[in-house]
Amino acid sequence: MPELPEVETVVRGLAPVLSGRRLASVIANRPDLRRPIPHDLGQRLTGATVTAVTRRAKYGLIATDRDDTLIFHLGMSGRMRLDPGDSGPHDHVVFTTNERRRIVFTDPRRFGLLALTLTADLAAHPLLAGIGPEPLGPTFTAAYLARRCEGRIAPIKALLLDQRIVAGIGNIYASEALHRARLHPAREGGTLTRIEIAALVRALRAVLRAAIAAGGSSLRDHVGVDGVLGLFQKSWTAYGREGEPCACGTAIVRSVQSGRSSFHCPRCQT
DNA sequence: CCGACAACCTGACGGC
DNA sequence: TGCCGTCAGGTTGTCG
Repeated sequence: MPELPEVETVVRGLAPVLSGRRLASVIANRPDLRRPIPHDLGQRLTGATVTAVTRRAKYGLIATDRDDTLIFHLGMSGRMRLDPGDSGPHDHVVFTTNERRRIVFTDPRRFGLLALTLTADLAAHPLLAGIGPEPLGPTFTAAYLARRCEGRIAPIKALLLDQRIVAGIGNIYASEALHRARLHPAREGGTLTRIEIAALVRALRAVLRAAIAAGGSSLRDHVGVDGVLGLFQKSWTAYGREGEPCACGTAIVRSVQSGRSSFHCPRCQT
């Protein structure tokens, strides 16, 4: 469940439970996810007080007063569950606070990851160092995106999915933003006009903001740490709507680009 | 630089 | 009911 709006929803759910609280225990139930879970995870985090819970791209960041930052990524199926009433075979890491709140990292497919770094080294961490600007931040401008698209023959959808160009966009919101901006997902990046780029930047921001306000999108999993489903999938205008009508009445078409489903309106998007 | 593809894993779903 | 193929929100590496 994890593109930028879903991770933002998780971070906002975790912050009030973790910020200013001491971690009473941090227990990993298995040694690895997509990569090894840091062997000193429990040792470095237990007893530490959380100073901030934030997000960069699709990564959640939990900083402590011991100058460590825990980096987490939810992969495809990862969730952070708050005080879950049940447990299962995919509950990989359990955090318990001094207030006895339990946060369980659950991830059936194990495409997620946990990493630890000194907070001072966070920006230089290999997972984060090459990542592009936040799409809701001040440096993600039409001028910037135009420069990154210049001369590129790759499809614009592929460029949007490239985390080095812009952070946090995934398959759903790439399709949604392109639909909103009336741009065909297969358009070569370098052929976009300045007007089109500006529309795309506005569309990305609008879609992401609306999705965050709705608590993200839920396919089959819960999004919020409290188990509350995100609602934004009800607002999808293109993604997952093959054969259903666009606002213009034309049926949405599904295609495959670089091995991933793409959805667009053949009439509106050019 | 480019795109296609496979790999990493499990689960859900539709068709037969 | 069960088996099988297909698909899924991501990332990373290889190959041509």
